[in-house]
Amino acid sequence: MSNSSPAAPPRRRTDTDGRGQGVHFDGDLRRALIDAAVAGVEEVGVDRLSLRGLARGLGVSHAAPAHHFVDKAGLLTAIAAEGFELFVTRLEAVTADDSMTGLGELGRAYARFANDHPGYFELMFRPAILRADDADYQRASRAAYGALRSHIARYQDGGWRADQDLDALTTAVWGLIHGLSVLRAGGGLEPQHPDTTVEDLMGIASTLIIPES
Amino acid sequence: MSNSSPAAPPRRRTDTDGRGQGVHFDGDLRRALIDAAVAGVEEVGVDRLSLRGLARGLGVSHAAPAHHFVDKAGLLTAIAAEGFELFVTRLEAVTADDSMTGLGELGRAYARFANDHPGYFELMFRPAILRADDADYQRASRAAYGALRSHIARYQDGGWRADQDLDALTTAVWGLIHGLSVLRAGGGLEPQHPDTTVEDLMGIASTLIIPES
DNA sequence: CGACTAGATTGACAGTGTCAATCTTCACCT
DNA sequence: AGGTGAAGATTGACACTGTCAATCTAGTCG
Repeated sequence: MSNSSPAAPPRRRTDTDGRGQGVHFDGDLRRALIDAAVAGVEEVGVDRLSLRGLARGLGVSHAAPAHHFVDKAGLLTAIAAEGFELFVTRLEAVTADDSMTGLGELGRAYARFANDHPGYFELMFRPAILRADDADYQRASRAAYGALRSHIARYQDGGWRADQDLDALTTAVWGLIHGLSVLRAGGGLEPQHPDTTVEDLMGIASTLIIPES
Repeated sequence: MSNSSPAAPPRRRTDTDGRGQGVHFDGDLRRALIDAAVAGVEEVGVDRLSLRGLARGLGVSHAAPAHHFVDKAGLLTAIAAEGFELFVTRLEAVTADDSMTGLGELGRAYARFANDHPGYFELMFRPAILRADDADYQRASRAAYGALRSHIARYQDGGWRADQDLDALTTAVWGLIHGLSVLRAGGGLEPQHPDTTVEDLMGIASTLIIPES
């Protein structure tokens, strides 16, 4: 029996309805899924995010996502990797133009990223729910580490903590910066100071870490 | 028809079988659930933890937990609160006996807690999956903040950063310490240095924060 | 023009959290 | 004493999730 539905026949993926009520995706489902997922994470958190819900919102079947990312973990991993790429770009923007910006500026950039892209940020540092051995993810996260490391190396060349092991120093600085961002971004704690911005904290932190800055 | 089962009739909760293959709980289901959940989180992570699985392991029905903790979130919140209490105890043990221990020692205690009780630690700082407005949780987490704060206050009395706002300073120090612990505990990153212990990092960090320590 | 493949669909399955209704046990009170 | 009531546990159902297998649909390339 020929399809005689009076309205527009399927012609999937063109989204002819003018309702515009949603995310109508444009042919690149993979892209659309990532974007929707990031938005979803920002709104309700990873835990309440559902693949089926994503598919539903995009108007595709519940099994469609599996074809691009095998798993839910696959999708999250792809996002995390992309997040690290964005992250490196940001970091390099700060460290490149002026050859000797302070660590404080770096920290602020870090915090700003966490603030601007909470969805990406939340995923990037949760290997437990990721495919941590994924090639892209590893490459991207290593690149981020490398960016931080090389910046600190330059700093070290300037005489700061020159005697310390570079990797240990990098990890320490990373951790210090990271904690502030996490605590703030995730609402982790600080019950008393809800009005202090991360940037404020980062300012204090940078004077803690580098007194002469 | 009278119950004529040949084996021991139910007599629930006495666990007569000698199999001993498990967690046989002793009458205080609430306690048993918390302990099992903490162990579960340490083994497979929060995300893969299931209430039903917990109940199964304890030999009770799948709806039993709901009677003690309304929710899954309720259970996790109870654990987080208990975690903060343990945490405060630890912190105070370090800060009390010797009236002027360094911040480095405090940081090490923090990291040691994260290392010794990864299950508790993972839950304590994830308000997104908790009932963040729970009274016990709030009280406990505030107490932890207070402990840290009062220790830093004493430090400040000694002249260190005396001009800085105490709450901002506390939050900053907390964040700095926290980041190192998280990054290490959760395997967050540091792809290059898997053999550096948190204590090492904390040592470096403390010299970063307080040069003269 | 036909074969092949990437991409999407439908349908099923085992698990999960949560809710309502029921049953059991034991402490307490008149 | 005996009956009442509540706390704690049980069963059963529901909607929902992630994943898997089998099928269908287009478009590409030989």
